[in-house]
Amino acid sequence: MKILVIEDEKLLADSLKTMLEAKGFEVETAYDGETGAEYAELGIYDLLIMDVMMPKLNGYQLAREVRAKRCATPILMLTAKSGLMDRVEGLNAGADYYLTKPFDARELLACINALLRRQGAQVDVLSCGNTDLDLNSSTLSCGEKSVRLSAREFDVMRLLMNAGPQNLSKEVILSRVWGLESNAVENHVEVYVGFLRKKLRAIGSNVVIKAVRALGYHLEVEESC
Amino acid sequence: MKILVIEDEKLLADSLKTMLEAKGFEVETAYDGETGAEYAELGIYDLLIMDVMMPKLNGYQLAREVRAKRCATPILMLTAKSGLMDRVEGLNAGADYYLTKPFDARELLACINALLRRQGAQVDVLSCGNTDLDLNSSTLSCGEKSVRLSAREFDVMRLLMNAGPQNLSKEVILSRVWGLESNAVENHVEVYVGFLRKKLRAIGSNVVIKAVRALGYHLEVEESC
DNA sequence: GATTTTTTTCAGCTTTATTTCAGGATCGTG
DNA sequence: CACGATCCTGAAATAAAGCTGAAAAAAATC
Repeated sequence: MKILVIEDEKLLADSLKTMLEAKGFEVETAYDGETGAEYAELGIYDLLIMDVMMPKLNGYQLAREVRAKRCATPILMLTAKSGLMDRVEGLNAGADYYLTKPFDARELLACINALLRRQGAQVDVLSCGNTDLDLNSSTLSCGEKSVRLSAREFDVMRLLMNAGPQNLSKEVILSRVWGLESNAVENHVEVYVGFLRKKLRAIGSNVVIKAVRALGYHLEVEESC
Repeated sequence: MKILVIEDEKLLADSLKTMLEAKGFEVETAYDGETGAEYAELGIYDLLIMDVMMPKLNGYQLAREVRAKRCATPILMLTAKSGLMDRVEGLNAGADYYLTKPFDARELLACINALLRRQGAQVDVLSCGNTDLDLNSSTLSCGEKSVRLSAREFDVMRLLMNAGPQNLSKEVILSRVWGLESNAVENHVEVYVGFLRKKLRAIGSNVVIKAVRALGYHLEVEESC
């Protein structure tokens, strides 16, 4: 679970980071709106937490900017502005939740969970066709048969299952599974798709990983003919 | 857009219904938690709006019940309880947003829109005549029939669709699809127009790519005579 | 510290997309 | 109508994208 915190008060940003990391999230920070927009638009985060009042680009502008770029990452707005119209403006700008400072850590976590749950992140089984992916045990199963996935295999499979029929480019898969910094190359994705295909076949799944040239991969349920 | 309002104060429930219907939503109401659960679990709603304090089954229980039944409809909790732990409990029970009474109609609408926005996996399509170009899957479709476009084909088709009846010179197409630096020649455009024409014909489209000597290409919808 | 599993690397192969090219068709003008 | 310019098209050549098996390297496990 990757979270991007966009907040100009370094102290708050860093304490948020620490707190969230303690809860098992992967957290990156941006200290102004412009940098935040740049990162956010990569589309590799599961959640954006942003302040409203920031230099260069404020939270409302930032949210609009991000949405205009067709990036659908959930946005949690975090701010001292508590007026009614501020909340309305935040939500209309594209935010998914509006939390006013000072807030309690438990409340923030509850919000985060609510937003991520909606992503399909909090469930413990993902399904597609006749096949289930158990998120706790990293096991792919189909009827009686099942097979364990390695960490990387699991990450890739989960992404694909969450995306459903929508294409995921190798680039996106790379950044979300191997991270931005890594020097992994596209062939890694190809190799892992190969691993997954083999395992899907092995358990008799009717799910196939379709490659769409130049666009990426997506899952498809094969009709038995 | 169907919304289910679960609220025991009839007056409030009905005024909500009226207000939402005025905004174009389809609204049904349930006046207690049990009935609400029964309706909600049908899974036919796009949004549940529920009060916390209700007879028979309160909002928290109701939310848990609904989620336990693997019903993922977004939940907006609406309540007079404004304590921190109430909000946390609501969110943890499965709610997606927690709004405290009294609330403003504009804020409620902003919340509703934020929640519904998240629902719709918006597919972007460009249309012309009886034919659609799906921007996500690079697919050209006409009724039942559809065909995938390669990357270049897609770029050219999108340009043409965006331009509509306006002519695009080969020069412009070249520079926008192949880039200024490239050493592509005008015949490339001609070849790709050829590819696209073949595919348009193959799916029975009534869209034709018209060449205007010396000026370029544009789309036209053919009337069946 | 040896064994097993996972991850990375790589080269060759298949498939699909793109480019090139030559010759035919069409258009508009003188 | 005849001519040059423009446009169209099928086939061949080239390039790019994707797949795979095998081996090396790294991590995890015992």
